[in-house]
Amino acid sequence: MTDKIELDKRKAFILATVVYEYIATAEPVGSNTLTQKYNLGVSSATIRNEMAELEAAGYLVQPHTSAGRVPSDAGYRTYVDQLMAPESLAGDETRRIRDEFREASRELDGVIEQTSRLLSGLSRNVAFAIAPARDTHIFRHIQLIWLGERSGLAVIVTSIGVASQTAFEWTSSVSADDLTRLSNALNATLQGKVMGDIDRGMLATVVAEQRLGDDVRLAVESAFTGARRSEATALATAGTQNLLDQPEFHDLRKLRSILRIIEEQKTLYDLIADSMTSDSPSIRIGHELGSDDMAECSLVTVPYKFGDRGVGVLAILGPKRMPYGRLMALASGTADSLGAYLENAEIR
Amino acid sequence: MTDKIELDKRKAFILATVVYEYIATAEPVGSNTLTQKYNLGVSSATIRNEMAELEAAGYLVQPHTSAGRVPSDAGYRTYVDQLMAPESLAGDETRRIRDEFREASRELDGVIEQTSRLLSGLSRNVAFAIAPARDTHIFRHIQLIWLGERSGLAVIVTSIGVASQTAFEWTSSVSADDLTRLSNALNATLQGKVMGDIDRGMLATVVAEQRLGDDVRLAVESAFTGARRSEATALATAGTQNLLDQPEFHDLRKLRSILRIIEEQKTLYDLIADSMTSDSPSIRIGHELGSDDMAECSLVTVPYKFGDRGVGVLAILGPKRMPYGRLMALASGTADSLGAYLENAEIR
DNA sequence: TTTGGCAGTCCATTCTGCCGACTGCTAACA
DNA sequence: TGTTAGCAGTCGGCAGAATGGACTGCCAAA
Repeated sequence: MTDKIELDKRKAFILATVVYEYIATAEPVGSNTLTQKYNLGVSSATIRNEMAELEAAGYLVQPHTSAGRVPSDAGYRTYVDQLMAPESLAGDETRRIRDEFREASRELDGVIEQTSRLLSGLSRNVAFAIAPARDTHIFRHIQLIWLGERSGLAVIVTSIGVASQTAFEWTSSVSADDLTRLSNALNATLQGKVMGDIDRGMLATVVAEQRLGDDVRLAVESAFTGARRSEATALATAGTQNLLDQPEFHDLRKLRSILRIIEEQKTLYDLIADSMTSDSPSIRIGHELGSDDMAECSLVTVPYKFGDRGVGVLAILGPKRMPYGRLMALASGTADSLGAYLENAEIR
Repeated sequence: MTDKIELDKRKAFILATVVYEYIATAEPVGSNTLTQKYNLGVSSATIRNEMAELEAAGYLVQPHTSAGRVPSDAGYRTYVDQLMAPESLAGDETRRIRDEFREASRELDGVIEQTSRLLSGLSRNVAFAIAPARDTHIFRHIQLIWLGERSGLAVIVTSIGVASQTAFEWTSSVSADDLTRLSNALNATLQGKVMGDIDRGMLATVVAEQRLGDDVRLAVESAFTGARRSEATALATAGTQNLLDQPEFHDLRKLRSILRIIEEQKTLYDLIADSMTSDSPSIRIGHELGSDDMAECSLVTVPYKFGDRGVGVLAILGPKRMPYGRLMALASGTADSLGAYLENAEIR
């Protein structure tokens, strides 16, 4: 049925135009619309023939007889991969994004949230941001704080200023001095290491050198585990209400299932975090997202980095009928600015 | 027009029943429904007369001629204040709530988020939670951490374990030893004080005693300001998609404006935070929320406390047609459990 | 004061017919 | 062989009419 064919120039242009027009109008595109709005040099009958072939090849679908054509997932895919003209941002948009970060919050979480809001505002879609994976940060400092006979708090500072705290308790008696000594020893040993490279062995060695017990060792270990894992599933989300502007979500059932997915976070987090490892922008369209509930959606993900480590991801979720080029440009621009901001804010 | 009248027993019963029935069915309630479903001992004609009077008195409204009656804001208000039977939770519900906190996260933010999710799940509405105001925590410890020639980090631990961090910089040279001395001095002076009572004067005195400069003083001040104010607008939200189940929000315009308000947070935060000061549960109905956009909503807010300080708030937002008694019971039960959990988790 | 009955109002739903937008097909044409 | 005009056919969407149902208010009688 869907015999893949090589697209000749005219078919390619027609497909691109159908996608473009459908993105703009949300209405199925007919042969007449095409000939009237775009200068094709042939009559609508010819277009009809071409469109029929494009449909047979699986690039277009008809919602019903006597309706215009709508791109299929494959149609969008071809458009995105081969036909779409890459877009770049206008100068003042780039500037606006950059300015936004000029007055950004000092806290990492704050910046990440602000970024998702910025991106949702610019894109008029739902936007997400994931903070840099902590594994990639560089260890700067640990401070073990003595709070009482049996309890303490560990604060770990990394290059990106995230100070993660873990409260812990121990059974044997430990003094404030013990903790200070241990803190100093750990700092000396671990200075400049990447968080992901710090393993139990190192920690155990230092604790042993200071002649401290197993309970202290466990506490230190859990502090580092906590610092690396904590909020692993935190996904900053913004612009949910933008969904309502899209005609494809006027259907309450669809809207509900999308909202549920957004609120659950887990599914989306996994989809978005994919790009953290793949390390390059990606666009996933409709069923490529792996769930019928998201069959109407596309997801643009763009990783950002700073230095050559510290990778997080920005993402935009919207209807398949989204302006891919522009959203890609927006996400990339924002990713660049965020990366630059973080690099600048890094603790050296 | 709306001449307030004393409600005799029968009118009160009719009003209560109309509200109850409307909450259950979301359909305007007619005199026949009442006589058939509830044992009133009089005929529908009598009910009609009574309902006409209730309408004249402003407790009921008719969406249109030849429709049944719907409670007005005043009708709901009277129902809530005088007619509603207070509800309590079934034993296993109480237990379920309590169990939820048994395996709660150790981090305050995590617990607050989890609480909002729990409450939205139980109430099948949108739920919110505000963390305890930091002003009311008790100071436990401050640690000034030397990170480099010109930069440091302040970590403040309070009774509730929130360790807030503030990065700062200074111009004159300060040593790690200076910071340790200052930390010790601050700890000695401030031990056991309520965060809200710690003022600049105290801090300045300690800094001066340690013969440290103005830049250090400013850093310490900002650390305390940060610890008290930080995330002042953090409102944990859950269950937004529950709105879609309510017929009153099937209208896209209404839905959009509510979603916008929820996402903005500010308006809602202010409304909910009201209860932080008033210190008692409250129900606000329709226009009492002060905005036309929320005219269809009611907001139940219940403060929680632990010890005799540390007050935060839980809230449930839903259509005016919400089961007030039950939601109140749920929110109170959850508030109790949360308070108990926090009291237990407190750092002494 | 209560009741049954009746006339009247209004909404929601369904149905109908019509219009418009499209397609596919065919036959003619370059 | 590719292109075009024209035509018949299909289908969705919309407006208007008709129907049914759920109420109310009022009146006169109990």
